[in-house]
Amino acid sequence: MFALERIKIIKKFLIENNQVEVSTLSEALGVSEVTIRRDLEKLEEEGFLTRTHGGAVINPQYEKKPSPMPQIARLQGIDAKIGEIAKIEVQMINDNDIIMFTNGEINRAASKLLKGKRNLTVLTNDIILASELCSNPEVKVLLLGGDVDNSSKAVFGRLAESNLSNFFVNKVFIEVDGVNRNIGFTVNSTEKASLIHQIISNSSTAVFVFTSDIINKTAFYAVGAVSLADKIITNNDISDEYKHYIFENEVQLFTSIDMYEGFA
Amino acid sequence: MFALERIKIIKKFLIENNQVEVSTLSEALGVSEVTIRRDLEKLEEEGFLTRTHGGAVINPQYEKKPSPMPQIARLQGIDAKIGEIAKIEVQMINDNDIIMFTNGEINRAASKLLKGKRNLTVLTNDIILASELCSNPEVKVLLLGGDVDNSSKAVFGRLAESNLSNFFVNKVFIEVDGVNRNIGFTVNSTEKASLIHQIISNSSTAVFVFTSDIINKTAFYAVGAVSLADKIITNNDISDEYKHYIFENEVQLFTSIDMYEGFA
DNA sequence: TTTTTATGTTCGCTTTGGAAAGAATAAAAA
DNA sequence: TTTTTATTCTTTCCAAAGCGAACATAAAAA
Repeated sequence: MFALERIKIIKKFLIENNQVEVSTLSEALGVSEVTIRRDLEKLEEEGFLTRTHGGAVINPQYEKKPSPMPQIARLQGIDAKIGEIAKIEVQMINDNDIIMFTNGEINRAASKLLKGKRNLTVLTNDIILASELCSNPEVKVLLLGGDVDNSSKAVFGRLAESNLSNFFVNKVFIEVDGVNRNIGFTVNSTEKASLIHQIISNSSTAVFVFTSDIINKTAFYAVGAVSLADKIITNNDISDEYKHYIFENEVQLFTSIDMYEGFA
Repeated sequence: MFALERIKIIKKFLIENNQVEVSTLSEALGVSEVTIRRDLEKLEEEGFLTRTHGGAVINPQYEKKPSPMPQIARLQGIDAKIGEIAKIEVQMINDNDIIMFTNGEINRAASKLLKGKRNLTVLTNDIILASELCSNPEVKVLLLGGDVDNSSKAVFGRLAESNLSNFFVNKVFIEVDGVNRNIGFTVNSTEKASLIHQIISNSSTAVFVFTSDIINKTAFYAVGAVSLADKIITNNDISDEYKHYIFENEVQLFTSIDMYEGFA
């Protein structure tokens, strides 16, 4: 393997993941750590990354931006991903189910695709979802009470959690804001993290959903390891590395309609 | 996780939230508090933040400017009568009050006129009201949980009533659908009637509100006699007959801003 | 051949982050 | 107010991980 090729790979990896460990690269590329350090040194001089103890972090100007300017295209892209995931959710839902949706865009999308299902009971902490879904006569909508959060238009807090303890659902669809291999799932508020814990203990199947955009992103509050999930739904462009990670944790992964890749 | 990555996240969080606690960071990032303090120390040297006991505050020059709320008055569309009543409601609300709004158009209008009030706590069963009001930073919004009703976009039922029993409010503004001299107040669902009873027993002052349109109308479910109310707000065109009826029941009547006609 | 370039190995040195204990500070009680 | 209590902060010490420098090796270039 030539040095130049190595450097290319390192760059590509950094653009995807924002950070790497020296040890990882050394193993992956089959060269010694010293060599990797020398590569990183070059890339640092070049201004591509900043070295840290144990590895390196990409410099902001090279980071893959979550959203450049072509905003319409981007929105469509996201909508597509969300729609894809939402459809899989709906496939998992049967007539007469008692399910829960946590707050989030994907779940809102899924709740709009429930026409055709019969006699559902849906529990949620998402105000928007509840107010839209209740027009569906085949769905009985239960909204948790609690403190209303402005940014997410959802309820959280002590009351929400105590409300929740009155119910037990077949399936819960939990939407998270970050996944990575160190911490597992993360969300952007402590109240949400807390609510999710309560939810998991009140449902027989926990389905975690997220778009591939948030892979390797770390939101601020830890929810817990990936093994908390019984199933995971995300869109197709998920790296093999992450697939393995999910399989290792014995979680079923669904990435496309009519097909799932899982350990069993 | 690298130190640099941690610092990035801390910065990002501070830009969003202006302040953090050491304990929060420690938990969220999965490192010890000592480590967090050392990170904060670096950031303080750098001039990014100022440390405090228990955490840190971002320095003003890095603060994210609060996005100018483009909330132009939407009052124009609101029915004149409703606006008139809503304004009187707002006059009754003081800083630091803990109040409740039942679901209804008048209360939604009133909740939009709360700018300028400070430190309110608002309890409601109205989903629309809750989701709009929560953007007001001076108001802590608590939404009751329960069964979501499609036509009113509000929650009712067993859960709502049991939630309610956890709270006691200074004033409640109850919007009813009918008033007449035989039955008193009426509403258009049994769940609403039931909820109102529960509410009255959990508040010190019950203010009933309605437009003059519904005088002499009878909705389907009885709430109870006019004497349930401590105060009534309605618009001006109310007959002398009804005024007397209200006075006889020892209820204060408010029909126009800055003036009320009542027995005491 | 010698020289150059790329990579590996070894060995102290440095950085990192955790534990513990005492000091400082805020909050609560008297 | 003063005193007490509970947090939080600082300091010191330590172990583990990671690092750079120097030297070693090997293949390619001159």
